[in-house]
Amino acid sequence: MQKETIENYLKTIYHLSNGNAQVVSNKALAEKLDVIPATVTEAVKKLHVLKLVEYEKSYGTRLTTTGAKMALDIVRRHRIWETYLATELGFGWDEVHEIAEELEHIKNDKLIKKLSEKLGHPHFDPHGDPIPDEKGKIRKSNFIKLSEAKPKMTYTIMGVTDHSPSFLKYLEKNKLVIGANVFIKSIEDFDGSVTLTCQKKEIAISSKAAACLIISA
Amino acid sequence: MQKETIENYLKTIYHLSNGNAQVVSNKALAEKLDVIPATVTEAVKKLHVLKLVEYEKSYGTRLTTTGAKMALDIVRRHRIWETYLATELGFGWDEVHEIAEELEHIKNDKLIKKLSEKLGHPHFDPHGDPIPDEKGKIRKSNFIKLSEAKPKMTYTIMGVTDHSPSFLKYLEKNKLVIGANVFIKSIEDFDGSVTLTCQKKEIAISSKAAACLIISA
DNA sequence: TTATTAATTTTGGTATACCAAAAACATTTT
DNA sequence: AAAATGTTTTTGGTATACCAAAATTAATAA
Repeated sequence: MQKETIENYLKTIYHLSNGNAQVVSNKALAEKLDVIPATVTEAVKKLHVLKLVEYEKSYGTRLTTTGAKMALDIVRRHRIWETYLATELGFGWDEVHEIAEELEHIKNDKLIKKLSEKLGHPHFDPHGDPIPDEKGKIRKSNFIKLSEAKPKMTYTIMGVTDHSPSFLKYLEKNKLVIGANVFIKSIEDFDGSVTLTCQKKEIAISSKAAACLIISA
Repeated sequence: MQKETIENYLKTIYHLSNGNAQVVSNKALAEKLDVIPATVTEAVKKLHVLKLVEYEKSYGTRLTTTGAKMALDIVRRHRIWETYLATELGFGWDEVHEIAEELEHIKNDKLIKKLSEKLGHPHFDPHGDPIPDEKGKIRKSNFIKLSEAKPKMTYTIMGVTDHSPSFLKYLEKNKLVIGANVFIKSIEDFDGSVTLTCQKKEIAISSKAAACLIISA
């Protein structure tokens, strides 16, 4: 099996399993990887032989310790690169993902070490996602979704759960960037839409968008 | 044909053809790419269909205008990354090639533009090799080999033609780095070895090593 | 519980990039 | 010019990652 193929499967299994809490179905994997389920069946069988996943017929797939370690390393590389592209090279947070998707496959510990060093060993990437450390440890946070916020409170934007360029551009346009402070004016019972002030401007946010914004008290 | 495969063939043809001055034999290509000649025959046929090389049976291969443009772009990406790794991240010039070999395959004009900008649009990489500009133009120099130097003259080291880590480490140990000034004391008629002073220390250099060092008056 | 639907796996097949060995073609040497 | 050597191409074959369609197995609804 090719290095890139393995890495894409492990990474996707990791993401779909919620940090390895659940097993992942072939169908879900197939959708994310843009292949048909039959292809996934073949692949996970091979990953099983490589001892990177636990796999039982018609049950589901989950990462082994080794597999999880590899997945975390890929996630680390991806997020370090995203941070680097945004911080050092001035890319917008809607642009970094696509480039990092390619950069993440370059396995060179010294390279990532130097990048991380230069960035001051960050724990979160430009989207607010946590960056695993060299040992795969993830700094966990007490973040909540904007849709779960309490009215009349002030929060700081910490990240997003939707990484589509259209959403990120929408946020940027409204200055809803990482680190921005928002005051929750009200939350509609009717449709869950949130009205808040950010940089002295009042903005109404749909419940769908609010569910994709991560904030911290 | 896969992107990476195409790029590796074009790059190698470019290097072996001396900037497209000569046609390249299958045997030479096979050796550099570490495949057998039969594989090269198949590949160049496909590259021919893609209009990236001119190819006639049992004659040799040369890049088309399109192919050369692509090759130059790959060389540019490679050398920009090498410079970046050495200058911004502090890698040794013996380490950068291997990493750049992977980074070069990421095609993103904006990325390379930003890197080049940050570096002040350099014309030469850490090995002294010229970096093609966005249009593929190469700044040519009046450099000569150390083995062609005149005695009693002072030169500046501009680059190397051998990129093996062992040679580069040898140079670094003797402070024979890019930009260093050397005074040629003598050149032996007998074996072509060069005696020079660099940073007040006298060093004797074999003819073989001298042929791999590029200098400028 | 049986029927229906959904997910998974099996089977047969494709394209790519490679190789080994044989055949064809070029180039040297004698 | 013929023989020997070297290079290139052809031929037949492998492994990978994929797909389409059929067959199996699991989950859900009637």
